[in-house]
Amino acid sequence: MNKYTFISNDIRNKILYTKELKPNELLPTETELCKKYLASKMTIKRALDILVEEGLIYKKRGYGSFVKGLPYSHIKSIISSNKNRHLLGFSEEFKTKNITTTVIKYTIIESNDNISSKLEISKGDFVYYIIRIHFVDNIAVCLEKTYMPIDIIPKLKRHDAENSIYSYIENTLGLEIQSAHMSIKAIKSDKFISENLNINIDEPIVEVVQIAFLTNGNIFEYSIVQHRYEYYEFNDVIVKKLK
Amino acid sequence: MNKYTFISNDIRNKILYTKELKPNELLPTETELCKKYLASKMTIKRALDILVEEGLIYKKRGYGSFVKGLPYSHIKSIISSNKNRHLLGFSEEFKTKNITTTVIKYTIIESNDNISSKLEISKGDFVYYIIRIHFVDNIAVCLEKTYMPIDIIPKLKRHDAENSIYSYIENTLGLEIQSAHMSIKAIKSDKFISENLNINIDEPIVEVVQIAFLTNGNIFEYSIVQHRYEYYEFNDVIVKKLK
DNA sequence: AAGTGGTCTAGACCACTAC
DNA sequence: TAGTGGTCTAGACCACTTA
Repeated sequence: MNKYTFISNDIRNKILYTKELKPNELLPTETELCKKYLASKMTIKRALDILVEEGLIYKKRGYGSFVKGLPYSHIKSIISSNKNRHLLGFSEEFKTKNITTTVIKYTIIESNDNISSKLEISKGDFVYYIIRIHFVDNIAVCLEKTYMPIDIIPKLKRHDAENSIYSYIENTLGLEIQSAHMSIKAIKSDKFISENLNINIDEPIVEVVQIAFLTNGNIFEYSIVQHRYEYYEFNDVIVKKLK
Repeated sequence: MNKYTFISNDIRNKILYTKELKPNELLPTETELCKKYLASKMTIKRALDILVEEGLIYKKRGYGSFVKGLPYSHIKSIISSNKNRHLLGFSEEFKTKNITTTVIKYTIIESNDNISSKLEISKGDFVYYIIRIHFVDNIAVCLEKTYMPIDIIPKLKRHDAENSIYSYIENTLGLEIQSAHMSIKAIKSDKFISENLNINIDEPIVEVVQIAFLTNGNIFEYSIVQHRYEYYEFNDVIVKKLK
């Protein structure tokens, strides 16, 4: 493990679990942390900046660094930040619960204009077109449409889609997921969504559209996930950068 | 301006505007960039890492850095990332359009359990309770409830709420906004929302709950913004970190 | 083996805050 | 003025990729 990861983990623990560092408390200075962890200033700064990004601490130049005074409701979103969950796939996201997946469509189609522009492939290139319903504790919480180029994700079977496509990509193919560009908005449930999620037409739906990249730069997935509104929430921390 | 900001701005320009760097193209190596910008490796790395976070480039250790092959629809969300928009307030977010604000409630109340826990103040402490409707091109796009401790934001007037509270805080009070913790979900419009946004009951609404901090560590705002679903979209880029 | 990006250092200097 | 965090450097060494 990196030194800066070790240090930021250690300090995060002291804030969230051992409570050695309390809300609004001043952290040791960077110079003191250098001595304590036998690290250089750059390394300490990097470790602290991770915690700043997570929203756990804040810094005042010329003064020191503080533990944020955070309402408990916002700490829980830090502990299991769902920013990373979007890179894990559905099975990992809810692994403490009883989750199941039903594949209701598993086909290969020619990409149209929309699909090819999203996946950055040529019109007509073949893609998997998969529709799945995800259940948490036997409640249909979301409907997922996935498009993936068959060249990039070869030999995917219906069985893989029933379990975890992400696991197939990372464990079986040995590819690594690098990043995802997502957008979130609300829509009204249409007939297709309503039938599959067992809800009324026009109910609110949170639609998450995602384009996901492998570490080799390939776009491997364009997906549209439609969530029952009672079962989805997105949490984030926004930190203003210095100029 | 920082050197790393200058460098990342320069490279971002070459990707988005001058097209000197094209999608999927290999960037110069960090060593070459060191020479070009007369900078050290750490500074170049930091500049590139900003672009990685923005989702504009990706790196392959042992190989090089590439411009991402991005669908145009996702580039536009990078150009005006709405992550920072959440720290700007409403007036700044839509400054190219005709925006207006109506204050429909402007009071000072004693905080209850919920408000005091969100703002980290004592129950009973006085807070502004403000409700506003924001219009873009004369359409009521969202309803905003704001709670702010009067001790932290003194002497706010109705007039300030009609314009920009953020501007009052930063320009008049000279305080600086540091970060915000937000959550996004969908709800159904109730009677109050429907009357004020001029929509039907049970229409989808995107609800953004935000707790915002000043650079001095104070929580200055707990707000609930309810958006008409056709007029709100949240975009983000998620990048997997190394371990 | 050669070349890439990733980490880490020791130390210089700057910008800012408090007193 | 003293002390804090922010930037930047020059260079060492490591991890990884491609050939």
